[in-house]
Amino acid sequence: MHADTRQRLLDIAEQLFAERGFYGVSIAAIASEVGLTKQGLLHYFNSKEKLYGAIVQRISDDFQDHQREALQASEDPAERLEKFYAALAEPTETNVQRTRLLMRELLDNNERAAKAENWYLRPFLDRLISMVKDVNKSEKLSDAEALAYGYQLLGAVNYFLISTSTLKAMYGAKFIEAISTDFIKNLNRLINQGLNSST
Amino acid sequence: MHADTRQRLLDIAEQLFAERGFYGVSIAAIASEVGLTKQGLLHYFNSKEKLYGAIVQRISDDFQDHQREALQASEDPAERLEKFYAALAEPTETNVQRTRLLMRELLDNNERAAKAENWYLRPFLDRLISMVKDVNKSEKLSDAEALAYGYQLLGAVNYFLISTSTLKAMYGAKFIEAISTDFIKNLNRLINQGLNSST
DNA sequence: CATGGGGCCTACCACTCGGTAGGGAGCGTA
DNA sequence: TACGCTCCCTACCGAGTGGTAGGCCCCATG
Repeated sequence: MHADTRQRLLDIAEQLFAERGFYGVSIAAIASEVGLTKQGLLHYFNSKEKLYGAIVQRISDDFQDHQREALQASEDPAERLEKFYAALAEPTETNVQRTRLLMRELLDNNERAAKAENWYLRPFLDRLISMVKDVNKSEKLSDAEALAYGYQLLGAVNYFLISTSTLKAMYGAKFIEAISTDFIKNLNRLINQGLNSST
Repeated sequence: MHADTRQRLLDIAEQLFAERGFYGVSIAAIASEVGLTKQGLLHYFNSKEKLYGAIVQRISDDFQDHQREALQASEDPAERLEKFYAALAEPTETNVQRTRLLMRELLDNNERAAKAENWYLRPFLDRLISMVKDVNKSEKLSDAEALAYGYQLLGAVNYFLISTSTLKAMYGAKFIEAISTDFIKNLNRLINQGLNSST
């Protein structure tokens, strides 16, 4: 029971992990933010790792739900891809937060990369490959080419998302807002013309 | 004196910080890797922060040196930009390592983003803006447009660099090598055609 | 009323953290 | 010989870490 306490724990822990990283947050800090003691937290998740794992799992699930929706959003594959990346690039607070967390995961997983549990990204990437290949069927892109292309856009979007706060501090909020719109515009151009004129 | 011990400390600490992050490494671990005790390390750098700061500073310096070299590498601005990004994307071990570390910096600096010390990226980005504007002078890109464009490529390259190890575990080494070449090819295409046909 | 389990607590554990205090070995200089 | 400086050590500290043990309160069920 008390599923809402569980939810609040997940929500707040997600936020803190995204901001400070796995080692940068103590479970006591998370618990106190929710209004519990450390042991209140451990009542719901037996260990720090378990809590963290549940968060990553939730994000990964939501991600794939969103991706499935994108597949049905439009008839035109190019438009589909465009909308998909546009949704990814949306500077929502939760979107930025989760991007940060997954980015940290990617960095930390360097050590435990060989373990199977980290492959939660696999179905996401596989789907991405097929989305890219759908756009340009006549050229019959290889999987590698498709992933290279899709990953480029993925990197551009994700890197920009985690940078905005720092960029704002450097260049001011207005300048960065201007960049944001230019960024999306540019992204769509890359999607459309990048795939139609590859040689 | 004993500048080489200092250097070795910096080298090894850079590696460990890149792999595990600031909070993920203890100064004792760093010291023991070099063959010192914790206090031996503290003899050279008075605190963990100082050590970390020295590392970021060194990377930032090298980065800008490399950027200055790139400016003189060629007469053609497009070729210059191409070479610049190609060098950034080179999957050298130290290159990947430093990209990881700077990426972590970017993530962690979310909290201390307002502080001035983090602006070490500023001159790098400013130079990048002018490099991009040089390529397409006829269109007179605004600073925001130029940065949006340059940052997109920067993100694509950096994100890909920190992903390769995980991708290898997922798809196998051969597949990723194929992607790597496709990636660079694609990148150059983006540089050339992306800037010449913007509307 | 009795029982039991969910929700959360205090108390405590062994351990690690970054950092301080202080000393000793080796060396160059006076 | 005496001094001081660099380099690095052992010993220790207070604070914080993730996690265990055990218990208290409330409420649903018998």
